[in-house]
Amino acid sequence: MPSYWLCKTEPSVYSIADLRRDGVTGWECIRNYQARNFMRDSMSPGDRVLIYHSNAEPTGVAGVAEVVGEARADPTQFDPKSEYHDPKSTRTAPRWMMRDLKFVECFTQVVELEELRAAAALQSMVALQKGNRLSVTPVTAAEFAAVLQLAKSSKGRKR
DNA sequence: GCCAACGTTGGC
DNA sequence: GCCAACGTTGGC
Repeated sequence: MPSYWLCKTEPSVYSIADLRRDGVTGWECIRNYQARNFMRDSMSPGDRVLIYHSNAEPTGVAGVAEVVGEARADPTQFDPKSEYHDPKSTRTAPRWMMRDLKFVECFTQVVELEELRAAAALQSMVALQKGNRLSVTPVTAAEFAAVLQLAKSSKGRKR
């Protein structure tokens, strides 16, 4: 049974279009222990991931990716020039782990935050809870299906 | 740019 | 272990 996730990204930094271009990318620069634990311990190859554009116009779910391979060390933690360099991390015991994500689908139109909040099926979705700032959150199978439905339905489109 | 709602750090 | 100060996230 695959699990489902939502990963946030700022599209001005890395968007669903960038993922489509790259095919597969290391989901780098996560520096929150809870998000790291989800990626390191709870994700499995084949899990589906909603790609969420934050700090964007529009903000919302822009497409779908898939987890490929096992967790591996985030290379940016070892790069002294990176703003994500972590001098306390070592290669033998890396602190920050990430997954590789593979492009699956780019929605024809972003399912906007307002639509997500209005959907009855998404009232309990972790990423939408008040005050939640985690960039990696679990999604139920039903919530995942509901977002895909919004992406495909006419209700999910403008005009 | 503002600011609410977090998470992290460090003194004690 | 407490908690004030500070930093970050992310919608608006």
